[in-house]
Amino acid sequence: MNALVAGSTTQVARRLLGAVLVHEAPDGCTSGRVVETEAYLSKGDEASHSRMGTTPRNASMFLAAGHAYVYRIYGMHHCFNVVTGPVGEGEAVLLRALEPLEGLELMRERRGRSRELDLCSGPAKLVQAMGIGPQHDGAQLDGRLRLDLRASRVEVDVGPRIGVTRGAALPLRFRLRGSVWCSR
DNA sequence: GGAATGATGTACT
DNA sequence: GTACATCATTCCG
Repeated sequence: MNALVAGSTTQVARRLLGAVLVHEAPDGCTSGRVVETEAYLSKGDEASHSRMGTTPRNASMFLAAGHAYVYRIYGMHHCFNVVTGPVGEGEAVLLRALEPLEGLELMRERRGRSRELDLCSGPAKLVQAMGIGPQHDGAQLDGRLRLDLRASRVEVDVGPRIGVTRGAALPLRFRLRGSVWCSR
């Protein structure tokens, strides 16, 4: 985990591609390979939640690297981030899509009727499929919810982030080249 | 205090 | 492609 979140936030966003997110939840185990990420920075990034400094909502985004930042969006969904950088920095990597590996049936249950390709192809979808929730905000990612580093190198595509109105031009979105499991 | 907005997903035309 | 659910936070007066 430490090796996974070392270095700059954009480095981590790239390195997380191919890593495996595992959740041993009370109702079962699920896992998925990370295929799409976005970096959110602390300086010069108008799209980042940390741009206003610490608030009750984004407090966990300022924890040490390797913690989770889970926030509610649009009043009804949640998104999951891996905090990066030193304590107090306020940078994180948003997980936007996974390739489902284990617990496909459980994911389908949690997601309701959903095509396999739609189980984890979006930030709020993967949160629901993996059984992640507000209870994981601020959790350290080394227990029942954790990330395993990939073995081999992968090819990465870079582009602008999705859904942001500010800082939309910055090339801070990263995808596994050729993956069919990405969002949009 | 009130209005607008948002790192989205789903359903419907 | 467009409409809308739904609410905490943000921004303005």
